[in-house]
Amino acid sequence: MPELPEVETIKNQLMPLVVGRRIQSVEFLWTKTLLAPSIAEFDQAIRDRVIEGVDRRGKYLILRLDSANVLLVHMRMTGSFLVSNGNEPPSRHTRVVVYLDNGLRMFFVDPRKFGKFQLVSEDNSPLSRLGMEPMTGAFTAQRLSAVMTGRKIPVKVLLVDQSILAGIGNMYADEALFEALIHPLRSADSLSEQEIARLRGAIISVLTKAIESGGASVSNYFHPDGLKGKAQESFKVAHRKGENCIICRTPIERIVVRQRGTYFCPNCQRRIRH
DNA sequence: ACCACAACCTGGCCGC
DNA sequence: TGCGGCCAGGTTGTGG
Repeated sequence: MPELPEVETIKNQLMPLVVGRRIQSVEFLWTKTLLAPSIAEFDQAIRDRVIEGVDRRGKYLILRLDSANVLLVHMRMTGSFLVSNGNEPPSRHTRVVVYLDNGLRMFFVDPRKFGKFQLVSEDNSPLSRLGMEPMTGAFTAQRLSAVMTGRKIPVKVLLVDQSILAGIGNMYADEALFEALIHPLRSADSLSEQEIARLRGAIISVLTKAIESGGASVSNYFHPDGLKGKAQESFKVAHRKGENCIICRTPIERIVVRQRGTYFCPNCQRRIRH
């Protein structure tokens, strides 16, 4: 599922291909992919605009236009981009086609149809509701500690709350908690300062390594160039139920936390602090 | 503040 | 080989 490292990878790959290009038109093959405004208004507002930059905030991909608007794309579970310079027809799960002035087409491919496009003004966008960016200097142990104090929620739930930390999803939350040796059900306000510092370091390290390997490719996800990422190959607990922990050989367990599959090592990640 | 559950969707997997 | 049923999980919304 596209989380921060996957969206970062999409951003990096799209940037050299689309920045400076003028959008000729956008075609929605599944109209519900467009969240706002209406198709007619969107069409009017995006036609002939130049893509001035590609950015990322949390799990949102941001296309900056030569107007007061930005185009936000959220991949949700199965969204991905493919860029084509040929003339082949869109593949079966293509939901949106963006036609650029140099003949390139951007296909938004999304089997489960959860992904969303929206055109918003810069000062009134869902981005303002997002929390800290974990890959910036704003993400300090002190700030992490501040958002955890008084919170009784499981630390795993806090990590995937986009209004607290932007960009971490189910897989990377599990990976970071394993690297920090913290049980996912520990209450957020029970972590010591040392554990919080360790968790911050683990989050940065897990995300950095995933970005370096081009993000993860699970289920139907792939890159704009059609290739797949390799980050999932270095996952230590996520999606590895029953496999032996790389540290202590104990089988990885799977529990459900807030309706989400949660993987951890019951020996290395104790509920009682150690 | 915290939690549960439904909705949005389809492909893949399981058991029979 | 096929068919029904369930699971995967980001986000939003409702209601306890």
